[in-house]
Amino acid sequence: MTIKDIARISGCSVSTISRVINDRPDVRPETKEHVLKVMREAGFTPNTNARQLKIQQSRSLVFVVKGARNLFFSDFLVQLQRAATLYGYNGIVSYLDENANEIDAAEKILREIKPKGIIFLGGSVSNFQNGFANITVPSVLATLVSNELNFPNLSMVGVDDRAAARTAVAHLIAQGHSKIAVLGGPATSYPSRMRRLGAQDAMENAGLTFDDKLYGLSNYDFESAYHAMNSLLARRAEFTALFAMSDVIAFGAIRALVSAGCRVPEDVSVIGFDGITMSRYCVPVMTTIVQPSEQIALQSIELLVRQIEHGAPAQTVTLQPELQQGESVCPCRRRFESV
Amino acid sequence: MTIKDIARISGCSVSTISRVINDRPDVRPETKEHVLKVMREAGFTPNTNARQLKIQQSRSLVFVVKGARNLFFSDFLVQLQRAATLYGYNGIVSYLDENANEIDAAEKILREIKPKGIIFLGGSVSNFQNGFANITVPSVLATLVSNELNFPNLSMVGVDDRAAARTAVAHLIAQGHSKIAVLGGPATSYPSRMRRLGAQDAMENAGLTFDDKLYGLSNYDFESAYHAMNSLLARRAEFTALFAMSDVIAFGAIRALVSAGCRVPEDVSVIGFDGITMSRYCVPVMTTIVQPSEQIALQSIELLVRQIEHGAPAQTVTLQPELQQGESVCPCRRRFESV
DNA sequence: CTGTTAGCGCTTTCAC
DNA sequence: GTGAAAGCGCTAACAG
Repeated sequence: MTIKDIARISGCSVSTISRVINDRPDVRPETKEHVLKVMREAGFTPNTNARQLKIQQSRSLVFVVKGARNLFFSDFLVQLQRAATLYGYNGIVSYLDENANEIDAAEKILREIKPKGIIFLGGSVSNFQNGFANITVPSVLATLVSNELNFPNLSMVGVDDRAAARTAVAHLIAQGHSKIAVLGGPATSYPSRMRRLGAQDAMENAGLTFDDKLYGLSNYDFESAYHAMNSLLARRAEFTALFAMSDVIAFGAIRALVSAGCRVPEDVSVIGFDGITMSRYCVPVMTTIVQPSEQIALQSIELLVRQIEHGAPAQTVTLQPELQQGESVCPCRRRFESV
Repeated sequence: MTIKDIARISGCSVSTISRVINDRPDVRPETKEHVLKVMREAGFTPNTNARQLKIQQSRSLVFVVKGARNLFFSDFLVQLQRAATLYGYNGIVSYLDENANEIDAAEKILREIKPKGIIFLGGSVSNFQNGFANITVPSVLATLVSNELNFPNLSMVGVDDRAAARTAVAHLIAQGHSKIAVLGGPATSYPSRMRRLGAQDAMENAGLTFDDKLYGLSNYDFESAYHAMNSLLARRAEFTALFAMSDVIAFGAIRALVSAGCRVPEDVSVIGFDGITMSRYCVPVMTTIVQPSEQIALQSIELLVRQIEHGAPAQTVTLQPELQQGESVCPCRRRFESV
């Protein structure tokens, strides 16, 4: 079933059919109506390949996800898909390993799929600095805002990681905690670095010093967090509170704490980051910094579409996270001899 | 940059280039080498649209996911993606609403993307009975095995839901529980129906009767489970154990139980289903029936590829689930006056 | 082994 | 308003 068949059946030419398909104004309403009817009855769908071969571009957006095990991204992807559909685009997800190069991957995708735009979920600032200049399609870096990145076709949407982390740690300090462990990614990860700086800010503001020995390196998955916390415990690190750079990390860490006989929050208070659905249903309910994922998704798509359709310039949008007061943080009850 | 340019630069014809691209044997090794070099230097990638327009099919598989909020599927998708890549296919994910018709969606996708095969994650048996006959591409229904479905191009891979549920409930009974609540989907959902029957089997084998009042209707997401358990509690249902038809449901239910002042497992034992990553890191560690998701993913792709490339007939593969002994089940300590 | 050539289904000038 | 016809980049006979 091709456009030719429809032309034959409806008694007009292929160009007319094409015009109807593309909703061009220069077709007589009755003709259009008739053609539409024939198409419907024949169950005809235009061949995407032929169309794209001709016009040299698709109606799709690609979502490049770095870190498939990160539950926050799973939650987020669903929202992105929905928003894309809303704007008449179809989203294609490309999962990348946590340590893959997202720019290389994007270049490959660009050649193969020719999407109209790309949304990166997470990514490494240095990879962008090194290679993004070669990418010319409208793009959005979601859940990450960095002033070290400045490309005319790269919008950024996310929360201010540093400020958010500051809020998180300040909350712990307000509860009387002064020995605060932090679990998160390496300095090469921009959000991790910012969140760490934010934690540091909060401590310094309170006259405390950030103790490197209380920093545990973890990927954004359960298992890694579990091990990171175990290492911290094995080192006999002393702390009454934990700032985890994601809910998933917090969750894995809590498991390790409980296994070691620590109660949460009685012995160790824990604050997470992200506000994934699970954080509201776990025991104890997670005290966490909630990223407005729905807004981030919507904004990302909106900016992208505006860049694509109206050539709008790239923008940076910083959204406000919110503190979710759960049950995993309580006032500090313990004092250590040594300061 | 097209195949023609490469032909010009390398000094041979387009067909030779095409042969090289498709790794055909009838090209002189030196020629091939040379062409490959030219392609590399020119940074050439074949145009997928042109190729697919010509050969009338793609090298992609579509994964139709019904129930985007089901964490089990998120875990599973990553594995599917990996397996697909392993076989040289690229997987495209299509998220569907929990109550969408997956067959209609598949037909649309088929026309638009022309994938070589489809893998359905979850689905409704009756939808398949009504409409799958129209679908002729190789397909696999993953995580669901039903003898009510018999199509020459539809393989099924999953666990025996009924037997698995029987194991789960038998485990509770072995711990002395006799008042067992069950949380799961409606009878229209095949896995839910089978799991319910399995639960019933186990009870009857033990001389107990399945109490409909102890059945709570829930979707496969946290929120729904939370509410379902609350309804059960509001009705003052008496039970010492819960069989949840998924870990996500178990998780949401536990949250509701704890909020109501019940301890898990001391007051209520809980057994889940699926064995998602989270189940191993939560507190208490979930006692659950682990579906071998990696195997299911691999088998699904393997069967599909075999159907696609060798015209192999559809097969039904039943894999063995495993009981993960966690901490959410303990011996029954409570007796009720009334029997 | 390699080259020539006719389309795949669609869009888009350019005529009418 | 509508139609005829020239490709988009590639594959696959077919011919050599």
